[in-house]
Formats: sequence, C-alpha cells, structure tokens
Amino acid sequence: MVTRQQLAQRPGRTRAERGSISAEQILAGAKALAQEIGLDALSMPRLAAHLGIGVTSIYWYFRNKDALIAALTVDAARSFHPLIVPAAEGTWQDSLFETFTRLREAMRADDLACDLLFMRGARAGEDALAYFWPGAEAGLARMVAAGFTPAEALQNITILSLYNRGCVVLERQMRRAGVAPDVPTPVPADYPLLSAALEHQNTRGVSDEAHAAQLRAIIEGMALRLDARKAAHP
Amino acid sequence: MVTRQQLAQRPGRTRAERGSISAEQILAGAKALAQEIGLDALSMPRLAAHLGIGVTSIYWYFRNKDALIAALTVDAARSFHPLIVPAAEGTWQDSLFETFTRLREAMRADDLACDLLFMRGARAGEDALAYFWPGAEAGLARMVAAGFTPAEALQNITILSLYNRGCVVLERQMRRAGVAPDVPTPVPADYPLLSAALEHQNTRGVSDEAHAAQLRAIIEGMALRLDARKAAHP
DNA sequence: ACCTGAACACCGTTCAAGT
DNA sequence: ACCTGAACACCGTTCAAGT
Repeated sequence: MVTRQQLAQRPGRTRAERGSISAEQILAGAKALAQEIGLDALSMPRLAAHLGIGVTSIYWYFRNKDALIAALTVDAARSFHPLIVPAAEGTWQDSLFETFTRLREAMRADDLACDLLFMRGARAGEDALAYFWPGAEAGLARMVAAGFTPAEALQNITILSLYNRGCVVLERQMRRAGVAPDVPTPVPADYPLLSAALEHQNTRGVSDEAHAAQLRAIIEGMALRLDARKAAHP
Repeated sequence: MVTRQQLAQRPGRTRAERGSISAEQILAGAKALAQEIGLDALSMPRLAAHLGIGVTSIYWYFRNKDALIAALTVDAARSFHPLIVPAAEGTWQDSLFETFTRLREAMRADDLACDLLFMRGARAGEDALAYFWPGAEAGLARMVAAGFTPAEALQNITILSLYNRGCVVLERQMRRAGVAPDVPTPVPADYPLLSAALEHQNTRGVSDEAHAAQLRAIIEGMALRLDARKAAHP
C-alpha cells in the first residue's frame, strides 16, 4: 500500500522546473499509463506519480479529468484514421472486406482505444470525424462506380461499421471479463438446431474465421441486391 | 452538499429491524436509483441512503459492489428474454425484422440495461444466456424451414445481433454525450459523394427509418444469398 | 443471524500559496 | 506563468461491535 502522501514525498522527487511540463507530455504519460493499468484504474494521483509531478499540476493543463479523457479520445480516433484508406486495387467487395477486417484487428489490439471510442468514453468530437472523410469518400467512389447510388453506398458503409462496432464491443467485454473466447457454449439437448449450429461456433466472441465469413456474407448480400436492382431497372 | 455523516444521521432513521432487509429489496432499490441518477452515479452510500439503511448493511447481502452490479446485469438480461420470441405468423424475414426492431426499441428505452449489458457492464452469466435459447431455437427453425442450414441460420442471427449491438451502443454513446440525433453532420464540399449521401442521413445516430432500411437491406441480402445457393445446388 | 458506525486508503477538485 | 501541498467532500471496503 502506497499512500498519496508517500507518492508525493517519494525520494528523488523535486519541484519540477517552470516549463518542464507540457500538455503533450501529460497526454503521452496518461496514454502509456492507461495502456499499462487500464483506463478504469487511471487516476489523477497515479498519473502524477507516473510523471513525477504534483497531482494538481495536471489541472493547469487540463480543466478536469473529463477533459483529459476527451483529449485521449481524440488522440485515439486520430491514430485510427490511416486505417480507413481503402486498398488501391481490387473490387469494392475486397476493399470493404479488407478495410473492416483491418479495423477490427486494430481495435482488438488496442483495448484503450476500444474503451475510449466505443465503451464508456466520451465522443471524439467533430474534428476527429473529419479524419475519416477522405477514406470514406474513396470507399464511396468505389461503390458508386460499381452502380450504387451515394445513399446506398453510405448505407453499406454504415451497416458494416455498426456490425463491426458490435463485434468489437462484444470482444472487448469478453476480454474484460476474462472469458476465454474458444470455450464452446454448452447447450442442452432440448434445442437441436442450436446445438447443431453451435458445434462449430460460440457465443463468447467472434473468431477470426466467423468474422471473415460474416463480413463476406453481408458484402455478398449487398452485391446481390445491386444485381437485383440492375436487373429490375436495366 | 450532504456529507456521509449527515446521510447516516438523517432524522427518522432508526436501526433497521432484523430481517427487515432482503437482497431483493436492495436489488430493487439499486435498480430504481440507478435508473434515476445513472449507473455511474450509483454508489454504496447513496444506495444505503435511498434504502434508509446503514451503508455496511449492503455488504451482508452482496460481497461487494461488483457483485451488486452483476446481479443487476442478470436482472436486466432476464427482463429482455420475452422480447426474443419471434412472432407466430409471417415470413422468417418479417420475424427477424420485428424481433430486432423490438430489441433496439427496448434497449433505447432502457439506458440502465444498455449500460449493464453492452457498455461498461459485467457479463450476464451463462444462466441468463439460457433465457435466450427458446426464442433463438424458434427463430432458427423458421429459417431452417425456409432452406437455411442451422449454421447459416445462426450466422444470420449473429450478424443481426452484432449489427443491432453496434446501433444500440452508438445511440447510447450519443445520448450520454447529450448529442442531438437529428442535427445533420456538416461536410465540406470537397467530398461530393459524402455530401450527397449525408443530405438525408447523419453520423450521430441511426434514425428509426435508417435502422429499418438497414435491417431490411441485411435481411434481403440473406434471402438473395439463399436463393442463389438454391439455384446453384437445386 | 443480521445490522451498524468508525476507520482506512483511496478518489477528483479547489484554493491559497510558493517560485 | 507555472507548479505545489493542504484541505474537502466524496468513494469502496474491512472490522469490531452492537442487538
């Protein structure tokens, strides 16, 4: 047990010089510490100790803890924007598949970003949203070239985004709860269809194979709908 | 400002009689209080004051706050299980559409359940999962009768569940952040496709119309995939 | 067996003060 | 202008005690 007084009076802690602290440093320290101990465990005293400064010094750069979290959220959103750019080659189907596979993988590898962007976190803000536009526009262009209207193309992106968000949130919850993803769900024999279907699937997460298959199924459905519309109104 | 001492020493507060407190009462009080002030603001002292008992009395019935939250989560999961039952009549498409429309509406009307089941919350536990099985089995049966394999049918349900979860989480986040859902997203003119598509859509939530259209699009894609497979392997 | 307050180690934030 | 500790109202939890 380390009390707050002990933290502040740690040997080797001297008063920080004027100008020796910056908002960027605090933010970087908060990010590193949150990645280490988890967003829930991040506290102002812990952060101050991590940075070797007084607790209240943080308040000169961030109005309160919410403002600090908001800044972390914007940072997380920004770090994901390069992932939105669709591949230069291939069909619109492949492009969507790759983009959303990449996004899920990145999210799964970054619990902090997950928590900030999807779980408890604040919004990233309009400015962070702007980072996503170039990639989204390029993705839309692909689909419009294939025959979708802009509204249909955006609907496709929205569906895949929301599906992916659902995946990411479910997986994050399971990880947080410490549930092993590959343990099969036991189903009583009263439910023959469920039993049959769950033999090679489970409810505690989405395996890479299942995610890939589901993405492909959704995208194939979009392609078939486009074909059907083209056939109806040639 | 009401201090903890003042809470405990409120006039009219007498020592509760033996057997006058029950786990059910505490749970009901916690649920009501959390619905009123929000899950984040729920604290043991606040709950005790709400129930008119001493703070530490809660600990006789629940090992700690996590256990209390877990019980709330199971309760929330259980209250949703009647919503899973598919309608008795109509196509499998209509049945899926109605079920997931109903679920989203119920979730949007219940912030507490949202927070417990999807956001920060713990898992509901395997026993709560069992409540979903009868409805899921009935839904699977519909689709299998239409020609899907059990695995395909479960994939369909999974896709819609994850899509819906994504919707619900996004909407909860916007509500929490106090963002008005119908304010259109401003897009600079550099992105003509996005601008065109966002004229009748927005990024701050999913309108009822958009949700309905997206559900229908996903389900129609499933139907077309089934047709295509039947045509290929008659 | 059941209910309790005192006590403890935390937390976020304000404020008056140092440099 | 920037950095600080003391102080305050919280929080979750333990513990020894009441009934």
